[in-house]
Amino acid sequence: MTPELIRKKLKELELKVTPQRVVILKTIADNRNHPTAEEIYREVIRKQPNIAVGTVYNILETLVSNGLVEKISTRGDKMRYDLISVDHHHLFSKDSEKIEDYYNEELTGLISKYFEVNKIPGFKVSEFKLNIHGEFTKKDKI
Amino acid sequence: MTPELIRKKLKELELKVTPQRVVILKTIADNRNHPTAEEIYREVIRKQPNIAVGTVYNILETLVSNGLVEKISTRGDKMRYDLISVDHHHLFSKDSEKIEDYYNEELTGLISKYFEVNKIPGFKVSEFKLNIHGEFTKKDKI
DNA sequence: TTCCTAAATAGGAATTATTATTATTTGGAG
DNA sequence: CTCCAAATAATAATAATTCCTATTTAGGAA
Repeated sequence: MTPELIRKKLKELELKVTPQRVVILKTIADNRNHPTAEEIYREVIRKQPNIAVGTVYNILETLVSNGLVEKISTRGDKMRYDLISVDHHHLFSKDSEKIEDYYNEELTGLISKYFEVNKIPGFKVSEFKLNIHGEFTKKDKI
Repeated sequence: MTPELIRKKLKELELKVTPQRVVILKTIADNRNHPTAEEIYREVIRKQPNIAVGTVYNILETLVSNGLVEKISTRGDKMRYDLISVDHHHLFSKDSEKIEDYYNEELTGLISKYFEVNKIPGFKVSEFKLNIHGEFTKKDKI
């Protein structure tokens, strides 16, 4: 994601465009490994050497509450952050070490349609995420 | 869940039957509100006045790793614990204040069947959980 | 039953992630 | 350019969880 696009996105949401926000959003966009706040911080200080840890948390919250980033959490781990893109789900490896995005419009559509036809009594669904647990059977691509 | 059943379950797993384990498992089984570790601790000290907080965490980990209890977490909240029963999913209220169990064999079957037919390349699914976000439209039952 | 030992627990300190506080800086409207 | 509300830096404080060590105990063996 280019800095220009990031600035545009921030402006659309009437958020002040600060270097800290740009660099954090860029870091999350470029890093597709669902980094923790601390990983983001470590990455970011290389570009903005005196950014404060609290600022990282602050900005992450701002991005989450403005719908640019989502917070995901696995069993017993710290929070992780992911750029919000097309509707997707997550694959969790057994040891919870690795989380991968899983895009599948067909499956998402299937479940959506299910909820359109079958309402949940006393509950209005706004979105859903499928957490798929299992194991990766292939090596990472290089 | 009766204490006898709990003792039986622990023995089956070759876990020593201690009063602390029994009372914690019973607390989780009886409390269907997905309590946090702290809520469990507060409940438990009434029956075992000098149980240590660390012990609660210890035992929870033991129960989780032996498949009796599952850890669930929502965006930005502390961990919560739930008795493992029939396959079920979770309804999350918008403000993340409330989590409710959602049993739906039909939907679970639908998704299962989907994965039987459509494998995920490089990934072996062992289980899945659907996290459904939205809002509760009715009052709690009294 | 009593004895024994590995495992479990109590108690409290330590660590880690996150939030809060306050003084300073700054983006961007006018 | 000036100004000020909003954002950030720096650091203290808090909250959740883990770690450490001495003591206790469950459950098998004698």
